[in-house]
Amino acid sequence: MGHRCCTKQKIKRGLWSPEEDEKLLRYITTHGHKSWSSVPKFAGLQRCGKSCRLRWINYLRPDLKRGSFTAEEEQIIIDIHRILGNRWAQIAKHLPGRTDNEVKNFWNSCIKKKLISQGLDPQTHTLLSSHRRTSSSSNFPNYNNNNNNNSFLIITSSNIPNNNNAPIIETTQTLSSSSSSLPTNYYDKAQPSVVQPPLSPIYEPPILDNNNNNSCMNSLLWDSGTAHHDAEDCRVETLLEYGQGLQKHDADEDDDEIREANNNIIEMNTNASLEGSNNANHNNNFDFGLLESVLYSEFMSHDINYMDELAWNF
DNA sequence: AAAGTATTCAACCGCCGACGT
DNA sequence: GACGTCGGCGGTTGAATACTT
Repeated sequence: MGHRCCTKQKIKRGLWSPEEDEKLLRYITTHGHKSWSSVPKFAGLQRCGKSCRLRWINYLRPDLKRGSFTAEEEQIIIDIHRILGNRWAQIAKHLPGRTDNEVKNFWNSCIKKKLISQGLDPQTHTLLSSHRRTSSSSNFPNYNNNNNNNSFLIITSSNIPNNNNAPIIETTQTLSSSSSSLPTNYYDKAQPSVVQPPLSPIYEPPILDNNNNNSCMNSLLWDSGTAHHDAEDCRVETLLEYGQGLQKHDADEDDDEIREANNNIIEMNTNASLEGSNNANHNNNFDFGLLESVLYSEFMSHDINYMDELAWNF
């Protein structure tokens, strides 16, 4: 069958030969690609424009990074995937030199299995049902015991404003003394929007790499203050901050209560993710509109109880 | 060493939205 | 508004390679 553009003439398919690569590379580097559909004709290739585009993006582009993914890249993928789902192109934008195809393949062949082996659902990043009730404190995922320098945030009613002013959310402790960490209060830095996290029971996102002191989530958050490439980036960063802001620590809680609360939040997140998927055009899309409307309006103008409710019904 | 099985990843497929006519 | 084309995306396939028996 092939694409419409492929039916017009005899089109070669399958793996690219070195000669074809050479032709495409030479053409693109000297002429660029104003129109992919005309590239094969002018480059002397028996391929469709789409195939040329794909070959260029995934293989010939000079700025591509080669080799296996680093632990840091892996953590970035997991962190962003937790928020965006299978939006590989968006995830790849946060990994210079990596393509969406590469990220997708890496996810499917590697990360997915790793998460499953840790008892986590790779789609929702929450505990698999088979791991929930049977989890003992020893095999419960390390939500509370990690070496990441994620900060614990204490949110009190006094720092929840009921107007549009930015809330002051204080960091009372960090878990790591690593000096390369995020600022002690990263809501302080100038940014286009300040996220008001909803009050919720204890929630600490699963930290998958206990040995990764320099959390990629944190570096991403920290870097976000300096460069917003486009609106989508802003959203990703805002969402990451939102997720981070959901963290709340209460040292006095009994362990069982903590686990119970975690399970409840996990349930909530699962539902939210599934709803997001169902509402979107593509599978696993996140409903940015919904989230943004909540982040930018609802949380900014309601009292704590209402925000609590929102958090639970999200 | 050979056969069978699992994994990886480049490339394809089909759908969608944007855009021009 | 209808239609066609194009670029972009996520899901899927299957050949090549790695691993196991």
